[in-house]
Parts: sequence; structure tokens; C-alpha cells
Amino acid sequence: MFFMHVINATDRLPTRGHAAKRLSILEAGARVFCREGYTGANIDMIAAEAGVSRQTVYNHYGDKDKLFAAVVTEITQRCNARSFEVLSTFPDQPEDLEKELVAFAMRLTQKCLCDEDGKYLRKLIQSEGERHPHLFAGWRTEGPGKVWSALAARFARLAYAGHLELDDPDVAARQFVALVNAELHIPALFGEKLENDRLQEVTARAVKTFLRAYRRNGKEGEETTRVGRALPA
Amino acid sequence: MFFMHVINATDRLPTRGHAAKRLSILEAGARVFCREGYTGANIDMIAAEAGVSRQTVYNHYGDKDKLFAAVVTEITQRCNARSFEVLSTFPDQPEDLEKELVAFAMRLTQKCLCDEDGKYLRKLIQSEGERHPHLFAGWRTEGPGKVWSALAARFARLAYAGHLELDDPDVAARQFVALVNAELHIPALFGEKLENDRLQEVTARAVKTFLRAYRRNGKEGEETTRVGRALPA
DNA sequence: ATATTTTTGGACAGTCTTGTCTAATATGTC
DNA sequence: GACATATTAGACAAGACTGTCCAAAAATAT
Repeated sequence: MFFMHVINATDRLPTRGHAAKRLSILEAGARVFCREGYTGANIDMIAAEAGVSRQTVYNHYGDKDKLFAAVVTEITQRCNARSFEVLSTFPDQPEDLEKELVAFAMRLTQKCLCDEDGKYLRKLIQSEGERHPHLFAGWRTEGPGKVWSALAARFARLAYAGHLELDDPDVAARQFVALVNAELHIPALFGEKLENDRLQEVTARAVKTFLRAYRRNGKEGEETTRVGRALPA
Repeated sequence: MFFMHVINATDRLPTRGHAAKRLSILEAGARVFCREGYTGANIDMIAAEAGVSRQTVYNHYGDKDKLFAAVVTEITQRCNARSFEVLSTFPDQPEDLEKELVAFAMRLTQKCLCDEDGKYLRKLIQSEGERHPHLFAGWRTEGPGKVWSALAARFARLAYAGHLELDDPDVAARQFVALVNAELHIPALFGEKLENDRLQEVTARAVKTFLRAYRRNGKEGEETTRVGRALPA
């Protein structure tokens, strides 16, 4: 009983206000580190943006390095979780494969790559990936590593069900992602976002190309994927 | 005559030693800015790496901002020039399209994306693109802007000659680049380079997929691009 | 050889940042 | 209300960096 009390007093999660400030600092840290880079960010900026005093930042996270590491860990987890969430909406039993793949690709883009967390993670890696690769080792294995192989498994299933024709599901998965993101890289470098219409358009074209390469011959809907094709009667 | 002399004394490029130091500072600046980011880089580091005194850096470039701008301009020009050099080796009259496209893609990757200047430019844009987009406006229009449309023109020519079947050459060009670079992004984030064998392999697969999607129906070599395909007799 | 330009090293002020410390205040619990 | 814990503002020392100034030394041109 008194033991419980001791445990509660020391191990229990901080009180509501406490936890709220902690989170607020983390969010502000993500924003500022992302905006200014690790070296360019300073604690006062983060404290101000979080609406707390500088000392509170130090109370919670110790120093700049530890705060950065905490930000990386948190954002990584969020992004990974989001990725698997989206992955679970993959069209396993498609009625209209092209349409459903486009919708899936749009979810992937909007919820994982073009959202705030996705942008933060990208910039954090860009600014510190080369200097501190260990900070992102977890992301590499748990993030792209697992997402891609899970995606490959979904494609393999589509192939087994006769919808696709693949040499190597892993290659196909990476190429799918590459095609879908083709037009995003440069705008992302300058903090720009594609409008929704444009995103829809480039995604549709990416999927179309993917299916041209990988759709099983003689399957339905082929004439929509290759314009002006001269089919042998 | 005396007029010539005046022109020479004021307008001529600096003497050899002078120019050599100027260049050395620029190269060192590129390395250090790339390694440390704009904020993280400091003038003493650059001076030391260039083998000159700090004052000399200020004599040549005025201040940190101007030095950074000069580095960006120089590296941009080099990268653009290199891109068009490689572009001029595009296989316009291919005998073995797949093989020649793979070779072309390898040149593009190795000479433009994976070389030192390519890496510098990428990191410079990553660290300062969002904060100072105007510094890279020239790159966007003269670099990817023109390279892609030139590449699209080459693909259009291949289509006109009956080798390819394209809806939109611009889309095809961007997708080609995206496929070829699919595997490079993540290693690049951590300063890693793909070994040549691996690069060759992923490039071959990218081109294979590209041709599966865009090779003209009934053209030669199709059976090599689609494994296990069931052709209608 | 002499005059001119360039480079050097060092000192310097001013600014910014990190991380610590303290005393006062706020917040929440019992 | 009393008590413990969290938070705040501000001062502070130590260090780093920028950009300037200067006088001596070196390189270059005439």
C-alpha cells in the first residue's frame, strides 16, 4: 500500500499540466528544429514557441541534444504508425484496381509524406542524418524497411490473385513509391505543397505507368491504361 | 594603348595566385557548408580547410552570406553543365534500346547525382532551400526545368521513330528519372553511396520497368522485358 | 630593385547561445 | 488551508562566432 504510493509518486506519468507542457515543448521543438536546422535552432525560440520558460525546457529534457533526440524519436514513431495505418487500407480485393490503387497512393502521399510530421521527419533527417545516423537507425529499419516489405507483400498477393505480373515484389513496391513521389521531391525542398488537383493528376499518371508495366496481360481495363494502343485483333 | 593597360589593370581576372586562393576558398566553402549546414559552418573552418587566413576569406567574398551565395552559384553552374553534357549522350538512334538506356541512366546517376558536386548541391538546397528559395531559383529553371524538358524531347524523338509509345513525353521523362533514382534517396540522406554493382542492378531494373510501360508494342526485344509473359500466339 | 598588391596573424568589440542558479510565483494534492 | 511540486523571470559565466582593424610579411608586377 505505502509501496504503491511510492511507486505512484516517482514512476507515474506527470500530472496533466506537466505532460501538456512536455508535449508542447516537443511539438515546438519539432517545428523549430525543422525550420532552422539543429544548429540554427535555439532553446529560447523553442521555449517561446512552446509558451513556456526556457528553464522548463531544461527541466524536461536536460539539454539541446536530448531534446533533439526526443523529437526525432517521437516524430519517427508517429510517422511509422501512420504509415502502417495507411498500409492497412491497401486494396487487397480490388474491383477496379487502377482506381483503388490511385486512392491508396493518394492516402500514402497525403497522410505520410505531405503532412506536418512527414515534413518534420524529412527535414530532421536531411539536417542531421549524415552527422548522426544512429538517431535514425530505428527509422530506417522500422520505417521504410518494414513499410516497403509490407507493401511488397500486398503486391505479391495481387500478383498471386492474378491482377499483377511481377518479377520481384520488393522492386515493384519501391518503384511504386518512387513513381508516386516523383513530382513531390522538388517542391518539398522548398517547403511548397502540391495542390490537391495536381496531386491527384500526378498520382493517377504514376499508377497508370505502374500498371502499364505490371498489370497482367489480358486483364480487364487494359485499354484505359495504354492510350492509342494497337491491339492485335 | 595606355587605355588597354588601364582596362587590364582593373577588369582582368585576378593573378594566378589570387585566383587560386579564391577558388580554393570556394571549394572549401562548398565542403564545409555541405557538411555543417549554413549556420553550423564557420569562417575559420572554411579558411583552415582552404589553407588561407580568415582575413583572406573576407577580402575575397565580403561576408558569410555572400560566400554562401557564391558557392551556390558556382556549384549550380557546374551541375547544370554536367547534366547537359550527359544529356548529349542520350541514345538517339539506339540499336539496343534497353542496353543503351541503362548506360545513359548510369552516366546520369554517376556523373550528376552521385558525384561530389551533386551531393553538395543537394545538401545546400536541403539546408537553405526553404529559407532562401531565391538562391536556388536559377537552379530550378536552368537545372531540372531544362534538363527534364530536354530529356522529354529525346524521348519524344524515340517515340516518333517508333521505339516508344508515350502519352506525354514530359511525364515519361520525370518518371524515368524517378525510377532511376528510386534506390538512391535513402542512402543519400545518410551520406552513403551505392556500390557500382548494386547501382548497375537497380538501374537495369528501373529501365526495364520503364520500357515495360512505354516500349512500343510488337517491337524487338519485348520478351526480354516481360518475364514469363503469355503472348497471344 | 622597387613599388604595389595580397596575405597573414593576431587582437578586438559586439553579439549570440548554452546551461546553471536563485528567489519568487503558480499549480495542484491532501 | 497547508504542503509539495512545477514553473517562471532574470541574472550570470563561459564559450563561440562574426566582422573589423592593423602592422608586418610575402608575393607579384614593373
